[in-house]
Amino acid sequence: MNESGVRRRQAEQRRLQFIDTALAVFAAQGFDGTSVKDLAEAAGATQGLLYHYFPSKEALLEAALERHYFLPELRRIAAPDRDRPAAEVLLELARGFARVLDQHRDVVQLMLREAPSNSAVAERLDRARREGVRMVTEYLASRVEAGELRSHDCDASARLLFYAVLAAHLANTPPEPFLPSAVEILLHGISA
Amino acid sequence: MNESGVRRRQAEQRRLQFIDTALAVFAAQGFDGTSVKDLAEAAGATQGLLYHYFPSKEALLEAALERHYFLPELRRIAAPDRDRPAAEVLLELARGFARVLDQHRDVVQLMLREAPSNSAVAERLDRARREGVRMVTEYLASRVEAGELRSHDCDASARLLFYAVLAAHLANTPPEPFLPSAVEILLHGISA
Amino acid sequence: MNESGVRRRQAEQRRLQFIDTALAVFAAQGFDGTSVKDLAEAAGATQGLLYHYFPSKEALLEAALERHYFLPELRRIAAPDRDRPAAEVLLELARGFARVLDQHRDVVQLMLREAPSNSAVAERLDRARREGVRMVTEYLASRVEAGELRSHDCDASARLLFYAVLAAHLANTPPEPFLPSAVEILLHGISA
Amino acid sequence: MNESGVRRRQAEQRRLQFIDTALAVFAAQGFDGTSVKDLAEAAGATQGLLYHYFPSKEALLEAALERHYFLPELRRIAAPDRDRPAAEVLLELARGFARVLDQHRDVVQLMLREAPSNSAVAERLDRARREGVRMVTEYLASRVEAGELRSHDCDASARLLFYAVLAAHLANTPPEPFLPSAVEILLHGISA
DNA sequence: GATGAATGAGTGTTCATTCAT
DNA sequence: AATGAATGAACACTCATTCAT
Repeated sequence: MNESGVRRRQAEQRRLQFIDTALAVFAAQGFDGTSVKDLAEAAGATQGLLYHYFPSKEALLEAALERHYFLPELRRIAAPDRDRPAAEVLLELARGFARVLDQHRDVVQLMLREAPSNSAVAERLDRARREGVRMVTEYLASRVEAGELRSHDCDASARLLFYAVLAAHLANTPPEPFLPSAVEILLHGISA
Repeated sequence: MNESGVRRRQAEQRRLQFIDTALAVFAAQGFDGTSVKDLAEAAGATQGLLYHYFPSKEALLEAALERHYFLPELRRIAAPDRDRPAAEVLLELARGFARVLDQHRDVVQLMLREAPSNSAVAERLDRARREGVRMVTEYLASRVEAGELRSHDCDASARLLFYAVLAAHLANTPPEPFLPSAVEILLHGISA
Repeated sequence: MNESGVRRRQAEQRRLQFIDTALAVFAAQGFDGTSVKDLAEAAGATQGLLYHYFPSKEALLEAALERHYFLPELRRIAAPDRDRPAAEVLLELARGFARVLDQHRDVVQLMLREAPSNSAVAERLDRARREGVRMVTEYLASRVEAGELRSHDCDASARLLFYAVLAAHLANTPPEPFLPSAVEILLHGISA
Repeated sequence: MNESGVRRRQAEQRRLQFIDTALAVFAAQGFDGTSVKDLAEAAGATQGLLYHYFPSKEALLEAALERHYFLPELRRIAAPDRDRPAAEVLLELARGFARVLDQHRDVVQLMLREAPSNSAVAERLDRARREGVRMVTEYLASRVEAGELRSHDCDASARLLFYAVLAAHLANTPPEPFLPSAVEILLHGISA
């Protein structure tokens, strides 16, 4: 009655292999541009087996998005110590964002591609964006209160930073020397 | 004959109708998510007729991208009079970019979606981005020379502006009050 | 704009060919035992063309049942002149039923097969049965009133007749000499 | 060992559970309309286990038909004491047939559905029919000899009785008051 | 005895495209 | 210019069956 642990572990690894290869293929070809045959071949398995693990192509997409979701990582990075000066923190923040995006290049690309025709994806993407911006905004506001930064529209400066990193990622702009320069300009623009 | 002229005009209008409805459908559903049946129905025509005007689905995509390409408009906007002060020009630039993106929402979305799997699209997109950034960079450099702006990495400030507008567009962030605030911060950061 | 009549007629003939060959195959193999490939091959066409004419396999089944429905014929036969004596009429009725069943052997078989899993079919079948029995019942009642037959449960005698023909058909019992004998017994059983 | 006896009994019960649930599912959905998954789920087991007990889906069908075959019961009912009068016996016979069909509703339905595409089933069905008719025919013939019934085509009267019960069953006609009325008419028609 | 991973052929259906009319 | 019949390959998904554990 009790399945041997080995089998279960192997099965779980299969599942993950399906998910991980699917993510790469989906990112490269788009959801609709990817056939189940593509997905099975990429995972080195048969189509039938794919359906043993996932009820549909759509479910495999969702599993991939779930498994590679990066919001927690983004949260960790976007919550710096409010007592440390922006002059020190902002570049770290920018580089941290850039690193997360880079490490999750495939999910990011996939989400951006599918958002217009998949509202669940669109919502996830939006949440990540809003939360990232909000956390940076709050940090900047606390630095204004601390007297390090001048009083200004912190939401705008947060967006400037966040959007610059995001768009640079999309444009494949290398982070150096862009990020340090951008942060320098931004800091100059909002320092007290 | 006059008759043939009428016909030719009608035919051209059909072509344009195919192109324009195709653009909307492609943007909403993606190239691979759109069937020729979808395209024909959206244009109120039969599939056979579509193939009378375009040799393939791919060709219709290209025609749509061609007809709605916005690089010329972008160029006009990104080339301000170099003698006018940045304090006056930058907000105009930002709003101009935003307006172009907004007026060409469908092509923009389509290009961003298809770029990862269509290198021709990717190249067009890249060219627009590079050219836009370059022109702003050159304008800013001329303002540095004119003594209005401090000496700094103009490529970085140009990108900050351009990327902020682009990402705000993607995120559906309304341009007001974001753009004025962002420009104010940027200007503050690079003024002499 | 106006399609040539020839084309439309050819198309209609194709449709009918699909329907008629489908009926035969469905009757022989059952709905679930028949693949769309079977249906296309039987009609000498491709699967794609089948879907040009019918939206689904199910729709083809319905079209076949619709086109070969035999209720009208059954009605014509089951409504004899109420003034003619049963001694003359009953055998005609039995043979008429048998002939209709025989001429519509495939639909009958198909309906009987699919009725348990297709309620639309079950209802049609039931209607035919009820209507056939009712009409014979009414005729017999009028012969009772006319004094030719004794007073008895006419619904039962109508069913005896109808069911005997139906079951004989199903059992592939040849109508001769069964039907004349059966009618003779029945008549003897209900004569005044 | 006792242990092995227990196991064997449990195994046999599993087998029977597979068979009995399969019969119900097959009857409702038809052989081709039923997947092995359906069968396993209906039995509360896995597909693999089903194949431990039966070599194929087909074999499970055969086992079900075997186990629920009703010919022996039919024989018992169709062989009344030849010395008892038809006036007493015929209604018993009719009700007995009806009861057997009712108690074996699923097999009957299944056999009727599958007969056209499964000749083994068709033969079984035919045998039951022929044997039932033959036995009634012989009984009736003996009652003719005994002088209770008039000389007539006993095969026809036997069929009338048998087919009426069968068709009434198929049509879901309730046996009362149909059967008594039908038997009364029949008796009247063949009495000496 | 029982599980469920794995297969490969098959399912009904849709696809982009061609072509006679 | 326009139709829609026709094709054949591809699509997402299910099938009956096998087999290692």
